[in-house]
Amino acid sequence: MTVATDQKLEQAREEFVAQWGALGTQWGINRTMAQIHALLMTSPHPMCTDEVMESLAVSRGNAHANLKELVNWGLVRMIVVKGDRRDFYEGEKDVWQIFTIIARERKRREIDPALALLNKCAEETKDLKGAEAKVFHNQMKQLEEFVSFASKMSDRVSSMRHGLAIQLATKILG
Amino acid sequence: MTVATDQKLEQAREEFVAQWGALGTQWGINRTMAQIHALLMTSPHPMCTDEVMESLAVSRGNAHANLKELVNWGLVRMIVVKGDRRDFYEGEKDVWQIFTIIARERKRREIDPALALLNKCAEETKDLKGAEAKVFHNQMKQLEEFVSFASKMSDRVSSMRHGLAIQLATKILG
DNA sequence: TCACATTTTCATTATTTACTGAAAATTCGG
DNA sequence: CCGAATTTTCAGTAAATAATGAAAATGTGA
Repeated sequence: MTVATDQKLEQAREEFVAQWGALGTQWGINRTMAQIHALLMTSPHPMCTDEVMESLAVSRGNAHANLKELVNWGLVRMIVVKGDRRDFYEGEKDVWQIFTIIARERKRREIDPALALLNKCAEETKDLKGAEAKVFHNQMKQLEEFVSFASKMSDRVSSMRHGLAIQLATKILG
Repeated sequence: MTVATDQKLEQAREEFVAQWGALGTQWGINRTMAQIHALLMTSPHPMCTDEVMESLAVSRGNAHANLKELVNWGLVRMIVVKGDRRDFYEGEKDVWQIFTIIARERKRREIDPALALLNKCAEETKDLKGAEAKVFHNQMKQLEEFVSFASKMSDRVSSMRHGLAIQLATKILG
């Protein structure tokens, strides 16, 4: 029975890892990074580089680069096991933490640069006189206002505690 | 003066189009599609394929494919000008519309498949007995719950009228 | 300081994704 | 129907991105 359970669990976990990797692609993060994330998020123990490599059948360089990136994001922590020279890695398991980390990163990469561009374009055209220029400037302002709004929302929600966010969401959905 | 204004406007618009294209890359949509979107979103008139091709210096096939995709998304409408056999294209200009369209598409591509996966993995492990299986199943449930939440929120916000959304947002930010 | 274990880098290769341009299909006035 | 204008497709190519694997660098205990 334990053997059967172990097998089914391993199977489910493998599917999760594989598919989460495929999803990562849609999210603009590469397959290996998403797979490692899935692996560590569902690992009962911290893993070393070789375990990750074997588990996913990827090269050392690939495993290394993506572990590093995940640590950068804050989705994975490096763990030192005393008496062992290898680095171990442990995935963040708290769902709200995972969400806020990803939200922050996406904001940084997707919202902030857009806002900068819209600011610039609105600024450059604010004194122009023609009718077309007015229309263009107005469009930039509208976009800017909206994106700035989104930016603030994102910050606000990301900095909430889990419980508060749930409360808020309940209000919206209710 | 009008000439100077026209030049500055054209310059600002060109920058916007180019940079919006670069941003599109981060958003997971290809450069050309994002550029056409920017172009049409700021065009005072509907444009035909050849105008788009010339404006962005891309091939007919490329312009065609991406215009089609934008029409699919609903970010661009096809316009028939009588007495002219060419198809013209007009970009959606309303910022809230643009947002809801993009939000819906992202939900479809990013949230829905994740939810399906999490459902499946939670289901497959719900009767397993071992301690590790319990932990895994619990993790899937937490993720599922969260993503399902996000999904409902997305639906709810996307289906709001602009005014209502602003009201809500004001409450959150205030 | 040396030998060994481990991490890190990076030039090369593979894979994926986007684009081109020309040919085929379609549409429409005459 | 015919022929010109336009749209659509798609095989081939180019560009961008990701992964490999081996070599170099780093760290460590003896």
